[in-house]
Amino acid sequence: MSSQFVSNRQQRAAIEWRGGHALVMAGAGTGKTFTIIERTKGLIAEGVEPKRIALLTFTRRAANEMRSRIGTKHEGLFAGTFHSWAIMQMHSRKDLPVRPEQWTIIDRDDQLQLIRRIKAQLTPKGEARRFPTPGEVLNYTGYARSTLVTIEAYLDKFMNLEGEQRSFVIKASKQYRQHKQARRYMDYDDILEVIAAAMTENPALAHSIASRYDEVLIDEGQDLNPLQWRIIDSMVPDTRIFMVGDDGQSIYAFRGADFESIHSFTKRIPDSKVLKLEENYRSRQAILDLANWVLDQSPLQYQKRLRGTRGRGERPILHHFNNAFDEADWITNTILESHGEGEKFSSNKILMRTMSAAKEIEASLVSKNIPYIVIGGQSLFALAHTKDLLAAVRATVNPLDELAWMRYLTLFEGIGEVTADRIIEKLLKSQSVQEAKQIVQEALDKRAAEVLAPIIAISRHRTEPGEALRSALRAMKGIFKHNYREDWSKRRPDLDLMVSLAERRPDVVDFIETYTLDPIHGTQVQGQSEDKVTLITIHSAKGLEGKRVFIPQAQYGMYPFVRSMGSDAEIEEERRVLYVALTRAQDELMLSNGGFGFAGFQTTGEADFFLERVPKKLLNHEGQAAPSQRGPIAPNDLAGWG
DNA sequence: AACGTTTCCTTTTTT
DNA sequence: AGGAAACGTT
Ligand SMILES: Nc1ncnc2c1ncn2[C@@H]1O[C@H](COP(=O)(O)OP(=O)(O)OP(=O)(O)O)[C@@H](O)[C@H]1O
Ligand SMILES: [Mg+2]
Repeated sequence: MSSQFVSNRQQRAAIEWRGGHALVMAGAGTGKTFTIIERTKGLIAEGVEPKRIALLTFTRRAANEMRSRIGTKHEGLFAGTFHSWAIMQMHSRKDLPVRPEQWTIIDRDDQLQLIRRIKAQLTPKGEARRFPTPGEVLNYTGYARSTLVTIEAYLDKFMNLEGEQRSFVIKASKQYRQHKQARRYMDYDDILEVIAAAMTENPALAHSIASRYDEVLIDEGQDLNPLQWRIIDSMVPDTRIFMVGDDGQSIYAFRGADFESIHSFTKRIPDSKVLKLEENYRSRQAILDLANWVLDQSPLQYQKRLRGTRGRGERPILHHFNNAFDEADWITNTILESHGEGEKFSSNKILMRTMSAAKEIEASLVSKNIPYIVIGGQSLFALAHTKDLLAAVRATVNPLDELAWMRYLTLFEGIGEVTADRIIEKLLKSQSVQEAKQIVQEALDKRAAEVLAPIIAISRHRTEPGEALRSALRAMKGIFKHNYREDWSKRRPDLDLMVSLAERRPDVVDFIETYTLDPIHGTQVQGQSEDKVTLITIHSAKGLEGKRVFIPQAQYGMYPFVRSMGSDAEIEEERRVLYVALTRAQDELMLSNGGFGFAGFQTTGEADFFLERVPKKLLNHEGQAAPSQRGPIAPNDLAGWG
């Protein structure tokens, strides 16, 4: 076993544990992920083949963290998200009911679009506003599926919907399922559902999958929802489950995760043991003191307080500014200053509750030419022009892809919704790309050549996605220039970026799958250098660490977030979000705020800023403005819709 | 049937 | 920023 660190006694017990299933319950920075990595190395050193070990977790970033810590030398070892593991199973096993290359994986935007179209049919014209939004329908549906309950049961338990509103949600939810199926769409939940259902209904299949592993190691176990638990449950008889988790860091209840499930680990999994780690190796004690205080304010009982091993360190600061621009400039100036003194840009992580609130900070990074990478928030493929090009590719590989065809066809002058609908109606009955081309040809006659040119170009280069996109882009240039005549030069680079991303994939289907499962965030990744500042959402930052951590907008309305004040459970989850953010910092923790509050913003309840009454000895206040109260500012200033 | 203009709404967080 | 609804024009 080769680590640069010496494990402590508790870590050794976890690393060397060779009994049954085990759960390591321990706080932030105590080395849970370290234990997973060292265990994996230990098992391999004892002769376990790397391909007989799987490292799973929920978020992509936590999965990347595991992957980079284990390195590349163990060929066959799987380290990734549950979703990517499930997709890999579908690709590699012929006994699963789904061939993923025949399906199009859809993201949240597509899901919403599909439900929008369903809603338009289900509700009388002009009365749409009386009914729940597509976003609500999608959230209810997703939550119900993730927690393995029917939509009816979910609505009865959590929602106060009656009569036509209730029946609308139920109908929309069921039609969503049917529409997906008919269009050969698979959403994120489907990916897990296919595997979970197959394994539960067919024990022989579950055995065949699970017995390929000597051990399945799961990081961030508090984030698992019942759907993911179902996959784990069906593996329990045939492999060893080694899970690590921290109830204080549970921040995915909104998608059905339930940290009680790790409390009841030994009940749920027979012949299992719970282990503990109690020393934090990440952060200075001054940082841990503040984090401990935040969790102490909760009425819920989490496990013990964090005890550090790295000395006291500097007291965290909260710097107050009058506006978001000054705040952003302070952050970027601080980064530049330390860079001048030899510190790397990559030592800095800027943690956001919502990425849409990062506008000023991004602008400031750009203006000072600081290289940075954005993780979380809007995807590159959420932009109108990137969606257009992607629609051409999707329409080509899946003639049943209604949303792609609708978007693609209506790009062309003279083709509106009515014509497109007529064509799509026929396409939905088609069997092949060949047939699809025929249908478009017949429907459009003279205009068909222009519409089909990009489609033909893409289908000609299916195994050279770079070339496929390049030639499609060439054929669509005229439309793009016309449709985006005001700002084409600004949009153009995103499409070139798409082409270069496609270049690295083996075929167009893989291109779509890869970037739907792991989208690029933000449009410009500034600078070519490896050394970059990371601008990241707290949800994505879980499991990660940084020498210096910035937490901007530490103020009323953000922690807890205005939209998550509706219940005690929501507020407690928000408290854990802040706790996760604080515990990312190794040496320096720099909170700040932009002076304004959130008056007028749509809230779901009432709650004070978590640090409103923080003891002075835990946090240094700097700057002129008083600790921010609920101040007067237009709601759109926060959300970035202005 | 298509399209331009205006006005309003929406996504908080991840897969 | 994207998209839909409403309304008027072509
Ligand atoms: N025994 C040790 N000696 C020195 N450093 C250690 C030791 N164990 C862990 N570390 C370091 O402490 C830091 C935190 O460890 P790790 O990320 O594994 O914690 P974690 O429990 O997974 O945290 P989180 O809950 O945030 O995911 C890492 O930089 C790791 O390398
Ligand atoms: Mg970890």
